[in-house]
Amino acid sequence: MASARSNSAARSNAAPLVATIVVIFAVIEGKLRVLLVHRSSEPEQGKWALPGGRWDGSESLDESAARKLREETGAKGVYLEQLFTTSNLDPSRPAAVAVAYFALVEANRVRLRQEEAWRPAWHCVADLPDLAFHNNRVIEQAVARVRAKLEYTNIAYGLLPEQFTLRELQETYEAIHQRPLDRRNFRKRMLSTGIIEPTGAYRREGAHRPAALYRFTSREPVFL
Amino acid sequence: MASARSNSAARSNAAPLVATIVVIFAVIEGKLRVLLVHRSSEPEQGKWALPGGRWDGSESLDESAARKLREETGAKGVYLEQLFTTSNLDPSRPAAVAVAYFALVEANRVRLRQEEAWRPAWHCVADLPDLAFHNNRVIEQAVARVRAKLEYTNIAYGLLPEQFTLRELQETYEAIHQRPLDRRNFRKRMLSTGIIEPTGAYRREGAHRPAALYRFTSREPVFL
DNA sequence: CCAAAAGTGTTTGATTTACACCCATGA
DNA sequence: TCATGGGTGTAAATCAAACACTTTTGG
Repeated sequence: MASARSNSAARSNAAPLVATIVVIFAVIEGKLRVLLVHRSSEPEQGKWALPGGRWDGSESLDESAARKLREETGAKGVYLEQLFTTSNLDPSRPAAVAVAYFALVEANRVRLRQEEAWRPAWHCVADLPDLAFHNNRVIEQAVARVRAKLEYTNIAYGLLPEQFTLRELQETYEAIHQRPLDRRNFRKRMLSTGIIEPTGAYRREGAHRPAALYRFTSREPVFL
Repeated sequence: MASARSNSAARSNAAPLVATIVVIFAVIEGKLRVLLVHRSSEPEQGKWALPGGRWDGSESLDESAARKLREETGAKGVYLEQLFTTSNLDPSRPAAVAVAYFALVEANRVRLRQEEAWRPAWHCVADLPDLAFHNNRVIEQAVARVRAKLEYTNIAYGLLPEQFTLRELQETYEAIHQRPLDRRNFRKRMLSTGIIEPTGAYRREGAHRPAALYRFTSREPVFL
C-alpha cells in the first residue's frame, strides 16, 4: 500500500508535497531544549517529531514557518532562520520536500498549545529519543548552527527577555555550548563586541550584591 | 490578472511546483564567474538566469542539483552544497519553491552545453546584469557563503586541478575575495592548516625558478 | 559577621599582520 | 648578467585564556 503510493508518487507528474518544519529552541532550567509533538497517527505513529505542516502556497515559506511557530508557542517577532531543505525525510513519500527552520524563543513567554492529539512538550537536546522522519539529524544540524552563530551574531536575543543579568546571559551560552565559561572573560567579550549594553537598572534578589541589568543593543539579527 | 492567478494558486490544494537551481562558480582569467543561461521563453524572456529545472520526485534534491550541474558542465564529483530555499522567486507563480545550490568547478574541465536556445555562458560576478527571478540575490548569497567557507574549509579544491602552484591557489583566493593577499602569510596559513601538501613535483615555465606543486590533502569537504 | 553572588585586571601565550631580501631559472 | 617569479623569517600588535581577590547585600 505504502509502496504502491510511493511508486506512483515517484512518477514525474505527481504533485510534490512541500512541508515546513520548525526546530524551536528554548533554554529551560539551564538546559537547551527543543519542542516536540507526539505523532498520534501514521506514518511514524507513536514517535515524537518536530512540529510542522503542509505548505499550500498561500503564504511564503518564511511566513508558513513563522505561523507554525506562533501556533505552537504564541511567540512572534522572535528569531527564525531557515536551516535546509531535504527530500529524504519520509521514505514512504519520496516526492516530498521538507523545508526546515529553527527558532529561538524565550521560555517563559511561551504558552504551549494544549492539544490532546499532539501533546507538545520540551525535550532536552542532550537526551533525545529516536524521532520520526530522521528529525534527530535535523535537530543536530540546528544545534550546530546555533552554536556557530552564537559566536558571531546576536541571536541569543531570541532566548532572553528584554532585560537580563550577565549571569543569565552566560547561563544561556553555557546551556547551548554545554560547557562552562569564565565569568570575567565572558563579560569582557560581551561588552567589547557591543552586542549588549547596561540599562542602568539593577536587580536586587537574595542576600548579595544586586546585579546590573543589560539589554541587547539590537533585537534584529546582527552580524559582528 | 496576476492577482486572479495568485488567488487561485493560493488555494490549499494547488499543486506546488518544486525546482532546483544551481549557482555554478569557476575562476576564469582571475575573475570569479558564474554560469548563466539565456531565457528564450516567458516568463522573464530575454533575461539571463541560473540554470535549473523542475524537480519531479524521482531523485533526491541533491541528486537533481548534481544532475543539473552535470548536464550544464559535464562536471561530476565536484563541490556542491545547498544554499537555501525560497518561495518568492516568481511572483506569477506563488505556489512554487526553488531550492538553490551552489557548485565550484574547475574552469578548464568544463565543457559547456552548446544549446542555441539557452546559450550558457560565464558571467563575472562583479558585474552582473539584471537577472530573471531575483537571481541576483541568490548569487549574492552564494558568493557570501563561498567567501566565508574559504576561510574554514577546503572548498577551494573544487576550483583547482589535482596539482597546482601556490600562486594559482592564491589567485583563486584573491579572485573570490576580490582583494590581494600577502604571499608569505598566505603560504604559511595554507601549509599550517594542513589542507594542502607538496607533491614533490615542480613546474618549470619561463625564465625563473620552478614552482613547487601542491595538492589538497583531501578532496572531500573538510572543516578546519 | 557570615554567606552568596557581583564585580574587577593582569599576565601569558597564541595568532595575525606587516614587511624586504635572496634564489633558481631561461634567455 | 638580467629579468622574472619562487621562496623564506622576524618583529609588532592583537586577541584569547588563565587565574583570585574585593564589594555589596540580606539575614
